[in-house]
Amino acid sequence: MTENISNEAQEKKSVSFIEQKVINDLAEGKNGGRMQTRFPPEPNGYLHIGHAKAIAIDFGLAKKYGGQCNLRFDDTNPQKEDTEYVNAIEQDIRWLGFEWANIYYASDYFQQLWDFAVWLIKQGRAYVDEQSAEEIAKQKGTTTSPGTNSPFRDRPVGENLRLFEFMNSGKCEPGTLVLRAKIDMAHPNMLFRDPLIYRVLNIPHWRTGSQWNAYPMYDFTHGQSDYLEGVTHSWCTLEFVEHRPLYDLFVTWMKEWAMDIGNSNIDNYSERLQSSILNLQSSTYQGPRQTEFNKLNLNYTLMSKRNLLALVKNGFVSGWDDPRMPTICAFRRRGYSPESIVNFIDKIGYTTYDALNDFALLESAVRDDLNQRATRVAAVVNPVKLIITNYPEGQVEELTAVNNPERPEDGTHTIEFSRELWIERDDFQTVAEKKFMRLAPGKEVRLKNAYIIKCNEEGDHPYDIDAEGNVTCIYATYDPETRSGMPGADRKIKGKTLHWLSCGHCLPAEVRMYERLWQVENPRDELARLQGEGLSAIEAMQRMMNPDSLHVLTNCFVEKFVRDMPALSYLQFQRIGYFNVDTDSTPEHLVFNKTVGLKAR
RNA sequence: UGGGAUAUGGUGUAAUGGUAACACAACAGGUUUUGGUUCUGUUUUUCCUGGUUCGAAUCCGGGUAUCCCAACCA
Repeated sequence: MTENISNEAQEKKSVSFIEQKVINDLAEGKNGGRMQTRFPPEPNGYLHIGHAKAIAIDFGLAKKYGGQCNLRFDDTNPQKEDTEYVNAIEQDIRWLGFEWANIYYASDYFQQLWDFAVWLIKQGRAYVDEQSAEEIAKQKGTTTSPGTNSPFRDRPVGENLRLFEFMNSGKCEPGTLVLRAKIDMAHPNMLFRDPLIYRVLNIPHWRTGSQWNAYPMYDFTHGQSDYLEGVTHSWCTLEFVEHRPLYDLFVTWMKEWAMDIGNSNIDNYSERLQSSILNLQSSTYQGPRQTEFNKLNLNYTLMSKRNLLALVKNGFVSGWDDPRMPTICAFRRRGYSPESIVNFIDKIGYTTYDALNDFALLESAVRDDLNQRATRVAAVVNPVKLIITNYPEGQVEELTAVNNPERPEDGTHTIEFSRELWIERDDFQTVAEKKFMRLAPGKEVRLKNAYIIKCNEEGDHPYDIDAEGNVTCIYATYDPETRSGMPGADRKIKGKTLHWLSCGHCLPAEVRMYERLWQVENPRDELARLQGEGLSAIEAMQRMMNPDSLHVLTNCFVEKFVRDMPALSYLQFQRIGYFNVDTDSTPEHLVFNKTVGLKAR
């Protein structure tokens, strides 16, 4: 089976270095030919498109190679985490089209991690430090100079055990005691300079309540959690490269611990964790291997959760799902399909280069997908009246409009035509520019699905203007022989085909047009630069922000056909762009979001 | 005054010592009742420098540039 899969994969033109490793590992029969991954978000914010890149590989490769992928919430910091985020994360993963085998929590392992830490203390490999954060930082040294040992580094084991117990008692003041691993204060890798592995937080945890007061830190949790779960491939982003040796060290120590305790002293563990411990002792499971890939960085986009939270908290956007945000829920609300996001991720690939991807590639992916699935309708977002002077007053015709020319099986719908119409203001010029092929005095155009019309000649009252010189009404005549479907409709004309709506047969609508939130191409670097100049994050963000990122058009019209379409329906407003029904929309007050414009418009 | 990582058209990504290619972007043209789609074509590439080799994007030496690391965050 393994062989078939790897052959199949190798037939493809190329796979990422990550996938190649999987293929090799399976071919070598590592971990008994078993493959397991995990997606480990911290529930302290909403998922963004960068997470989609991790999701696509964690879930995608597990599925492709017959492995399992679990969702594990990395919930070791109760002061930042909340159950609100847990639900949103689960929803977003499912929306993207992925499903986990199990849901786990790092907090599931608090007891095992505690027991392991106690064992390390007994081994003389961990100690309680009672210095302040400032003192500890000072002793850490710098990237170019070694650190110095804490005066508490050689505290006797008994005292360490007593103090560690006290850290968890609820009586210990946060910040006064920490547990540190005893490694090497002169190590060139700063993470090895006696890293803090437990700190005190007297905050109830959203899952474990007030059971714990001493909480393990990331480096003391992540690798061990992977190990306890039986993960074989632990993928993460590039900033964790220097954590890998520490990850490996703790995993190695944990294996020693598991071998040392044997199958005694684990009776009070859950059944799953008892068998986890036994799994660590087996020779089949070689343990997890961490591999890092480049995180998604998009131009004109700020990705970090911290800053996204700041945008929401300061009211710069309407919420996590404001369609200008790079969050999954925002892309969903804006009309992106999950397929388009996954296709985009697939196109940019996984490497170890710190890339800045072009947002245009994402837009190309969404246009490509929506071209296949969006229902075509007419919408006039900037209306001006057009009167067909030779069309009988009171007459109404029902014409046929194709729902999607890319998919004839989607059928057609009807659209009413009458003497008074709305067309786009942009589609008329009083004096046509050189390459303008739309309506102007004396010019002919075709009205989509309807007739060829001709604007009145100059001198024959082609349009009205108001006091400011704005066109208020355009006058034209139609050629009755040219209705779509008639032989006369084949007549070739110079003008383009315009979309339109019958004034008496359309609905008012609100249309929200979005532009990029950031004016600078690389907000991540620019933010760092401005903060380096002494600006606060908020000030820096205000300076980088595009003041015109949202235009709400309230004077728009759409076909009646869309009135009862459910929220998030994919639409194309013909000749304008892809739009969707906003979650705020009701049949009485229709609201649409611009997903992305048509190319070259 | 350290350690770790990276460098291929404008942007990404492939080529695993043997013809530098694909997508996006840009430009030109054909088709088109969406200035969309589609089709055809064009422009633009191996950071620098030495070496090994019949042959180097790939291997080696020396530079240069960029990113990450001194949170009781993950």
